[in-house]
Amino acid sequence: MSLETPNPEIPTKYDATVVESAWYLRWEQAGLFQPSGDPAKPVYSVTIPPPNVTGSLHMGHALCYPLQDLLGRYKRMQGYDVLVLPGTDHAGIATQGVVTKLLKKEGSSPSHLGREAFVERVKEWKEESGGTILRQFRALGCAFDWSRERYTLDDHYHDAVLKVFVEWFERGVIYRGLRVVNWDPVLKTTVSDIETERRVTKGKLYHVRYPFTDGTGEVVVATTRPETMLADVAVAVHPSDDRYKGLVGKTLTLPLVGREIPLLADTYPDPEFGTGAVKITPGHDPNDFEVGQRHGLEVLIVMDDSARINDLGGPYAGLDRYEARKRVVADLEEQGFLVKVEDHEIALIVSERSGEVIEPVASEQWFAKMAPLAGPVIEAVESGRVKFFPERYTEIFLEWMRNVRDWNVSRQLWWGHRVPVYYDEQDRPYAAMSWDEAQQKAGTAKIVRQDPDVLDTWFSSGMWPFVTLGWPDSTPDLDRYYPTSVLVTSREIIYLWVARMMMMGLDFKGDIPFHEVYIYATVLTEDGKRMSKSLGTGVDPLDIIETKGADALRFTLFSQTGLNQDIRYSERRTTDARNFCNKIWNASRFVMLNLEGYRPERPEGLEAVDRWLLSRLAATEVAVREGYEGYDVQASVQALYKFFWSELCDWYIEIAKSRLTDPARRAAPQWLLVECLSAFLRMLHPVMPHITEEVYTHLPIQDKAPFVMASSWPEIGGDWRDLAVEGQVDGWLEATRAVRALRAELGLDPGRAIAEAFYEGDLHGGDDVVRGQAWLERLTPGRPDGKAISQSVGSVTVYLPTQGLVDEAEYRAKLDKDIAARQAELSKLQSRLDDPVFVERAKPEIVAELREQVAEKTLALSRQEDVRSMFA
RNA sequence: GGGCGGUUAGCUCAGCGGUAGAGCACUUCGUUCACACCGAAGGGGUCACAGGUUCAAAUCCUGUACCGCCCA
Repeated sequence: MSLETPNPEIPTKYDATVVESAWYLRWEQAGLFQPSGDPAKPVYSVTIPPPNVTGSLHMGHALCYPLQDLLGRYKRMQGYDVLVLPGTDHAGIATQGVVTKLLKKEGSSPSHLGREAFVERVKEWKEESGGTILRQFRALGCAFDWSRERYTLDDHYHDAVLKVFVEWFERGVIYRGLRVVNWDPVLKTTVSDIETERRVTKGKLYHVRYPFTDGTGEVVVATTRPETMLADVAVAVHPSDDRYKGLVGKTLTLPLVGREIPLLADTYPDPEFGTGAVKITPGHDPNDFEVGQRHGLEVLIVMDDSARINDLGGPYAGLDRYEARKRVVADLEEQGFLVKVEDHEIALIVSERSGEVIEPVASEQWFAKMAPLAGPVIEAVESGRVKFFPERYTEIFLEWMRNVRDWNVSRQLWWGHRVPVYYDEQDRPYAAMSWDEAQQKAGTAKIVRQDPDVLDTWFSSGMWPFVTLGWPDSTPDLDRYYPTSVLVTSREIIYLWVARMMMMGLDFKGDIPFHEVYIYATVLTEDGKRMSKSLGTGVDPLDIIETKGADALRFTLFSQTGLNQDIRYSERRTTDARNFCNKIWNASRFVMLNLEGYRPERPEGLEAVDRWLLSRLAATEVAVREGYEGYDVQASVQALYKFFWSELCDWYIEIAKSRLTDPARRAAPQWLLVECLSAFLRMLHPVMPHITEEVYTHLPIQDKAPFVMASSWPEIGGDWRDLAVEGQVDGWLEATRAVRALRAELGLDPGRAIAEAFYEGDLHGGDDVVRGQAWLERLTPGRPDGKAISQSVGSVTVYLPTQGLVDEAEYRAKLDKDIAARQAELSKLQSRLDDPVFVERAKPEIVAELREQVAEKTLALSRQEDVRSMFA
């Protein structure tokens, strides 16, 4: 598309879809995505959170990754050596799930293939279909350094993961332990908390009688999951609960099962809830597990890996958990143990991956001890070495970190980094980089097998900031770009991921992985709900890009992004953004068409409106920069929008039009327009990289960079900000609006020239501007002779002769109403001034301002009363 | 249950101690030679509610209600 040709066949509409794709290739070919490595420059680096290799773009990505791109582009223009390093995560569960589904369609299954063949199959799949999302980032205009792209299963990465594991194992950070984990009975693996969701559902609360073995009575417990009673090992009550005074220590007989279990005291039961007595099932409930640990209770597990009752369940063996519940309840009732059943809301924990209800189950897992690792993380955050944006996440993070629990790092999957623990014939474990190394460590004992589990995906992604830069090797990248500048991520993985990156970074690199953490907003649907693929309420970013352009999408999301917690996405706003692109395109076209005789040197003798525009540009630059620096992007976007559309287009260009057609007077507005457009494009570039690049190409500035992307941030003259000239010109604009409003009142549209308007007060040299912008032939100081309508702004009052166009009776009524309202307003202001306490305590400038206002309004009112007398 | 956000014009949101703002939508007018994906003018708000602090509160404090998120 070309801007200069005044050819009427060139469309006046900007077509983003034609323009955008070309620029990405040009940037890439120019090598702009790689850092310069220039040692003279300060470093800005980001190792972007790797999306799942199976992933495809959703709205959250469309915000998160362009945000990092925005920061990179901004810092590059600020003179930094910028590295933005992309990559993908192998995403254990997600990827295994995708391929498992694929196999199912083919009538096969992972177990049918066997581990080795299955892993091969996943690799094949990844080669063919994986990483789509990285290509989609290009469509969004993300300037990432593809030459440094990483994958969490790269050979180098794999070695690093093993090294970390082995070292932690040897230091005793990693240990084997029994814990209650989230078991997904469909995928047959542990899932992390983040991969589950809570769903509040209607359920039942069953009250069950547990008799004392000696026949002296009973305790009634309430449970929502009666089938787990098969694995009960105790009943607990709060030590302060008077109802059970003297009973603690007695033995109960478990109904249906007949096992003898103790009644014990623990602070876990809530005396307020139900009977205050809680059945304790350490094998199937995390809280009960902890109670069990405290009291040295046995852990019984009554279900198999499909959540069916196992042999321990005696007559219920083989039933799935829901069938077992029905049978248990029926039997309890039949045998007189069931007291009552109530409706009860229960929070089900559901696996996000399979949709199945999670079965909490105690299981042997590999754990990482958090206590020794958490300390340095807490210190780093408390001391402010790592800062959170928005700041409120600091305390939330610290609170979690101070109570952090040990981390279950093993997963019962085949896809991922296999736990590098090898066992000898005695089942003694050795952690090693390889089977051979394990054999060496085992000495004369013979290594017979490797642990079948793989590591939690977060285990490997936790080392992303330093492994991507080369660790454990000592590389120039690692020296130069670590610690990174910022981590941009979403709030649900603050704990699972941010915390882990910090622990690993501090532990293995001895330094924080990033200086700042920015938690971006969640993109919701128009009515404030979470976007959901299954409900079909998600919006596909690619659809938006195809119809309205990546710039419009970026602008839409950025215009709502700051330190807020969520964003409602609306297609309508994208239309606004597209319209803004069109405005930029057309205003730029106008500038290009009016540059005949343009000279790049700053001309002498700028007029007030010129200095006004420079001042507004200077103010805008500050606002934009502060917004970018403080992660308040919406503030930057708002400042840019207002400057361009309102100040540059609506006012400056309109005012400059007459000078632009006059060869003797056009130098200043030409220079101003080019200067401001250039600065505007550069400041907007991080938000809308494509259109700014397209327009910049056509700018006739000297010594310009080959790309906006490679240009530098606008330099604003120290004397550009000029509050006096802003006040002066703002007064003209207000007077102009006042005259226009009077015209509209008389039904005089802009096309109909009217001869003359009048004004009282001082326009400070703005007569020509007001006359021109209010489409007048003459603007005369003083008051008109005949009937006129009026409006006041500040101490200026403008008059427009009625020309018989106004219904006098109606206007009289309007004036009376107006005058009454103004009198009321004035007396309200006056009464504040009459209050001695206000005058004494309020800041002097506030009082002075109020006095001035009263003076102005008094003057305006008296002039309006004069007008009123004409209509008597 | 604990913590954190939100509640401002019909909609989406700024403002966060000095007399309520933007964009969209709406009404009226307009094909003035950059743009109708446009321009001009206009209507529209007891800033969720109740207390408190202050000369002054949408803005600070306390509490309540509703919506949402995170952690139990």
